[in-house]
Amino acid sequence: MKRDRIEEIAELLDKRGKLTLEQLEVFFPNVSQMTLRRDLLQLEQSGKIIRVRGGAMSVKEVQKVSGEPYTKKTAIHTDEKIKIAQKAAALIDEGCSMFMDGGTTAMYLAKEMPDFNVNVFTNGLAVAIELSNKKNLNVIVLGGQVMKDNLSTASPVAKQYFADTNFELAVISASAFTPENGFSCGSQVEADLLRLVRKKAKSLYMMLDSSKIGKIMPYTFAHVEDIDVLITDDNFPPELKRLFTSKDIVVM
Amino acid sequence: MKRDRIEEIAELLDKRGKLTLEQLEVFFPNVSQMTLRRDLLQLEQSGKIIRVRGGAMSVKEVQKVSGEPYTKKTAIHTDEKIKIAQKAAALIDEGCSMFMDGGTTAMYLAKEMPDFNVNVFTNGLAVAIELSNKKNLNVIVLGGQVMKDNLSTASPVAKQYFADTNFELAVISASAFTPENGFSCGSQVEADLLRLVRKKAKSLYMMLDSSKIGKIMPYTFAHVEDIDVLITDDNFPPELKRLFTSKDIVVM
DNA sequence: CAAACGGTGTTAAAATTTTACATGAAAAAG
DNA sequence: CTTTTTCATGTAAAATTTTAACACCGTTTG
Repeated sequence: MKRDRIEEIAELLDKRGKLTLEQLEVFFPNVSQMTLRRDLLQLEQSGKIIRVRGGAMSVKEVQKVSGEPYTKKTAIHTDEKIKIAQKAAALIDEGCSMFMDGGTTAMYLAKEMPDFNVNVFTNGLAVAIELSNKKNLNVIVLGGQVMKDNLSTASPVAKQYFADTNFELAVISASAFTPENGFSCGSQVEADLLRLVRKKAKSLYMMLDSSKIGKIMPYTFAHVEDIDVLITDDNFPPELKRLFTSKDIVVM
Repeated sequence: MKRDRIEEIAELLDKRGKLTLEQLEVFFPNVSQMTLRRDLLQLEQSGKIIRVRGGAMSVKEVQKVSGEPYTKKTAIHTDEKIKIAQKAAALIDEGCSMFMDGGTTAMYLAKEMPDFNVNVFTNGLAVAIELSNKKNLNVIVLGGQVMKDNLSTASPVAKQYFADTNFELAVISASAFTPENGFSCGSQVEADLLRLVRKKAKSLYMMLDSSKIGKIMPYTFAHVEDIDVLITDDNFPPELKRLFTSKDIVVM
């Protein structure tokens, strides 16, 4: 009765984002407004919703609202990246140990990650926090100086750090790619780290949305033949796809 | 004027998470409540805050609430912790190298930190991100396994990590304190780290709000005589204060 | 100069929320 | 098998908060 109703309210709020008391009264005609108020109060105290004047909204909704202007500024290829992240997430095996970088694509991957027993190494602070939401996932963050622009760590001593850690799989992404210059990024320490990761991982999956193609950044950290799987979107040029598949690299 | 005020409100909200109209009126005594209301309305429309009955809260705060029990703690004793953080921030010298833990009090300190040339080591992910907002401040994050409940890292190899890093000052806080059991916390790896920090730092400042007094947590990482300065709030018991000052420890 | 405008203040009205107390049903105690 | 206690709920008044309406004033603009 009470429990159920509260759960129902939480679900409704999750779906609709925001509800007024009036709307809630329509959904629950057999209880008084006061009861609904008390329910909302309880939900608020348990941190699932926040009450606003006139009703309440789900925390998720608030996150959405805040996320929108953010992504407008920085990432315009959101949809592609989410799709790429979903493809990548589907490739992760339970129980494995993997590395993930700290870039924006990795951020999407973090959100799409299945919540099962995996060890994830990352140099991304935001990625690490996002991954912390997953109950069964073990997150290990690489230490080092924090780069303020992308909230990831870089440390020249990463090599030591990796000395006795192991991961089979690395899922990373690049800021730029051309067949001649390979996969490149804008930071030297980051490139150093990724090169290290490349050597350390048995399999290397590269996430690359097609907007990165044809661009060149200062530091190359991998070439075509270094990777095992290329995860990209539908706009990936067919001739490039042929280049990769001709070297036995799976493009998906 | 208007622009400035609105920005200031946004900043305040960012720091304190939530503010009531009453509190805002104290901060802006020269404008009417109605004006502040209108400001909040504007901020809401731009997606930076959401208005709740009695005032408003920053979206960041809401996002945190959704996170974990982590911020359930932050909600309580907010004012005391902010004051303590402000006192601590005032003690930081430009150009120094320091350690900060990853707890909730440290989070407030991160927000209050002056934006000048300092090197800050921390094991707190949220703290590190917060500190990244400061242009002139250098943040170094300790690597390790991420503890999901408080978003800080812990690593048994921290000792290696510290091998060739130095800091004069450590500003940390404890989850519990009694004169007999000293300063304690709930995690063994965290205690290990803090013990290490204590040895490594020339000066140790302890932030302790009075709600922690009389509590005991499983792992003691420092005793009364280990610290140099105790930063606390007005409710700190006088007899304890005498205990500290009798050992030449500054209580403020 | 006068009109228009943006920002602000004041007050009353409207809406919402809280509080306090009452009810009845179910659970616990005797 | 009563009696008490507890709990969820309802009701209505009180308190609080928000909105709306209008007035004011310094600036800008035609």
